[in-house]
Amino acid sequence: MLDRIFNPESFEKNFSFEIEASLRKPDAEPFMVLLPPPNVTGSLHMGHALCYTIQDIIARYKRLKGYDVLFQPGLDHAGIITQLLVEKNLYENGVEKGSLTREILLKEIWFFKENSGSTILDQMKVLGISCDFARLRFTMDDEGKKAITKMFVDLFNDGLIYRGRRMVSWDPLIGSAVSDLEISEKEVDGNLWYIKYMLADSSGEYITVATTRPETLFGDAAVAVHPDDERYRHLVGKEVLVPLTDRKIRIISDKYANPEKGSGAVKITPAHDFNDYEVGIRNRLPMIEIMNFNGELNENVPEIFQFTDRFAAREKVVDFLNKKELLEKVEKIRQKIPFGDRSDVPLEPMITHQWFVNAEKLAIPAIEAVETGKIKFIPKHWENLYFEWLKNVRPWCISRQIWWGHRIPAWYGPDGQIFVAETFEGAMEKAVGFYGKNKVELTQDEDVLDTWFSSGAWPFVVLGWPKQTDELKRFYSKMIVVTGFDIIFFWIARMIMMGIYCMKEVPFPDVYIHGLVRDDKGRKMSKSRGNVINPLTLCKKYGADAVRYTLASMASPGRDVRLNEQSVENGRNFLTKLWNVVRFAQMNGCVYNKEFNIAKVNNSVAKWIILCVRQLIIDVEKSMDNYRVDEVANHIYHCVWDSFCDWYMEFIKPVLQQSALRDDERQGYDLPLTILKKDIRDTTAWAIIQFLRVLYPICPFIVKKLCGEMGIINTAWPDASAIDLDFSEAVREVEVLKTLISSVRSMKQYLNIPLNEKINIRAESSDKYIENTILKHKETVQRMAGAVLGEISKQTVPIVIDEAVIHMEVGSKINIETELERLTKESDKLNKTREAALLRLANEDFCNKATDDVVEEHKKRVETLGEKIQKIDYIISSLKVV
RNA sequence: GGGCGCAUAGCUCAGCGGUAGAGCACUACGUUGACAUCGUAGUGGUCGUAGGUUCGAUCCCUGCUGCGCCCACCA
Repeated sequence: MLDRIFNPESFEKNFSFEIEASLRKPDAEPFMVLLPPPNVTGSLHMGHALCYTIQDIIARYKRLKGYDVLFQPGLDHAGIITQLLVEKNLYENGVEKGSLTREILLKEIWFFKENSGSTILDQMKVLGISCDFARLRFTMDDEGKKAITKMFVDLFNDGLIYRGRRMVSWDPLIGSAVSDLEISEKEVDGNLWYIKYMLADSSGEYITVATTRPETLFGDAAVAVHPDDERYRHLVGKEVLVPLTDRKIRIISDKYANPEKGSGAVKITPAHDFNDYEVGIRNRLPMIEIMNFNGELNENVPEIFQFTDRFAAREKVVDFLNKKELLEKVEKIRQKIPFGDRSDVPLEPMITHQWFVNAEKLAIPAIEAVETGKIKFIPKHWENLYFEWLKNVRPWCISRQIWWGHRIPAWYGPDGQIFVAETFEGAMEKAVGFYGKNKVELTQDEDVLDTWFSSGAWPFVVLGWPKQTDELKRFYSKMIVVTGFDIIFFWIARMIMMGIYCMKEVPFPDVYIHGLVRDDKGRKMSKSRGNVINPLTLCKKYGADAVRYTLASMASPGRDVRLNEQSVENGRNFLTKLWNVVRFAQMNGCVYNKEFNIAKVNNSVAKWIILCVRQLIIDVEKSMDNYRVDEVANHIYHCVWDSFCDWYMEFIKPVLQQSALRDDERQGYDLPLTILKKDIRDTTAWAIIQFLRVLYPICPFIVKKLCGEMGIINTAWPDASAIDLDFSEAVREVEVLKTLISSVRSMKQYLNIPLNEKINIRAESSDKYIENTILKHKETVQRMAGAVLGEISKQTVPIVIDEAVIHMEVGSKINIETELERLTKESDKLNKTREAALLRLANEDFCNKATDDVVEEHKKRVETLGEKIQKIDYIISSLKVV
């Protein structure tokens, strides 16, 4: 016997899903779920929990439906984050900065990976995520390395990867280029300095230039004014002196200068600003680099400023300008500055040698794949974001100046000649051929590849590419990927581009984009705000199933999830309810009976619940096929709680719980008690088992536990088509009964009659079927509504239910006047609805243009409304007599 | 500046060309054999606003307002 209270801790840890996750079904249709590999440094947060739960539900559903499901787990090496983390640990443990070599650091990171890399995997298991952990892959494992290297070489040979000297966003703290996508703008307080640039002709005339970055003036190559700007037209072509140096630069005319901003004249620093870079190229200006890669000014600035950090230099420059009276004024402004996501320091535009992917070219088929519907986003509007980005995609800088990552397979000859090959030997061969010598000194490129470069190849690398494995053929392009919108650019777009390039085929037909998990006030969860909810804490407190169920029920596509503990508690309450359903079954001897045949059930209530279950299965399948896990959770909730617990169980209690029924109590049932009891027991067990089966994808732990209690092991998916039985009579009967009981209860409540106080009622209907139904179930009516069928003598109130008029004996409780008022109101309301429907039917356009179904429906409605109104009017008139 | 999303009950959200829905909260009553992590009943909404399309609009279209997000720019 189960405990009264459901304690997830007592059984969750007993279940592992590794066997079913690793089970292959070679003859079944393949289906793959591609888990977005978490960072090797990661630990499970609410966002993961949502993302993985949705995937796990899909994977488990597909497994039950008979697919050969491959749920592929992995870990991402996460270049910069991991390196920073391990470096920080080392420094905190006394390692001196600068003493780290590439070899030592890599060794330390591998050590870290081997020891802490499984944290998140263990946490996933707590949540019940059923990936095939035996197939765990790491983006930097040996096969991965080979594959990524090959992909790089292929792209290079096709001219889609090239090396170039370009301006990139540089992170001075990390000492690496960073992706355009890994930049966040922050609004900070800043100044706008108005600086006098004296004309070189010693006339004493000057032009005022406004800048937020005075320290970059050493890199100035020109001052630009707008061609149409009258104020400065006479100065164009003249030379000015760069303040604090003797260098002369020209005043040029370029439409980049905006007369509205600052002074209308802008200093052009081509080597340290993206816009100025363009202006510089357009006007053939020199690119004067004044900064080192660590953010200090270099030897191209006056000695006194050399090797000063950029921010210290700024103050120093302003100070000097002030002293030389070259500063006209200072304005306080709020400005937005790009910060590196990883290091949280302001980034610096720098001209550097980098490797680039020709993303424009790869984007063309990637755009087409979504446009033609080969790939669908769910919800669809995310496709807009995808298009917007890909159609304006810029060259993708894939080199990073760090050590942890896939090293770029390029070697340089003594003269800087590049040799790209999958191995050193391959490069050497090329070099030997190139130089015509036997031996050449080759040095490998120091840089590593952007983490997302390897992530883009994940869908086929995990399947064994470049080897043409059976799995690759079987599962590639048969997968679903579930992820947050924030990595559509980073990951989804790259997987599609790389997939089409390497495999000549899209990797997946469906991309499910889920929302963000926020706190109950709609704020992002963040450590600094202190509103982070830890999924593992919730799992411990409420059970993994409750967390999964809650997330599923809230995962409406395209919407963020506002989570609070209360909602998890509600989820847990539902599972407690289910738990007690099984407890009830146990107490009444309802266990799985494989001989049971639902078609042979001969009891209305049992037939009714069988059809409820059938409808549930149909609804769940439909929702599941649209990935609407929220709907699935709700369907199950309502069927179990509303239909099964609140009605069915109450109906059947006397059959199961009384050792014998008197003859007069037995009238409602068509069979001798022993058979009836067996039928009900079997039906009850059967229905519960179906509930458990459809709930399994969402709540695997408790379902396994309860299946065991119900006497079954396998959790096959139920087949709705096997329940295609004509039980419509029974359904009608039970619906009448339900309506009657509700109506009586409602009326008693309205009249302040306690529910358990017995009252007399008399059914009176033109429809004998209704009367008979009520008569047949009078015991149930009495028990559940406290209403005794019989002759009534005292003051009565007629109530109308859908099909019948019932008279209730209510003694003196009723106030005729208020009752009349209420009924008149109701009658008016119904009349209005009826008139509206009548008007429509009288409208020719409606009859012509509406579909036949709709017209029929309206006719029926008018009819039913008419009947109801008649009944109410009858009641009103009989009340008036009283 | 360009784009996207959202607006439905007190709160969180489903829904949808033809009766306005759920959970929570609230109110009243109840509860000793599945379950107080409970039961029964009830209160509560001109579906943001103004137009348009339609026989009919919460739903489709347009404008507006408010909120959120993305991209670009910012001397």
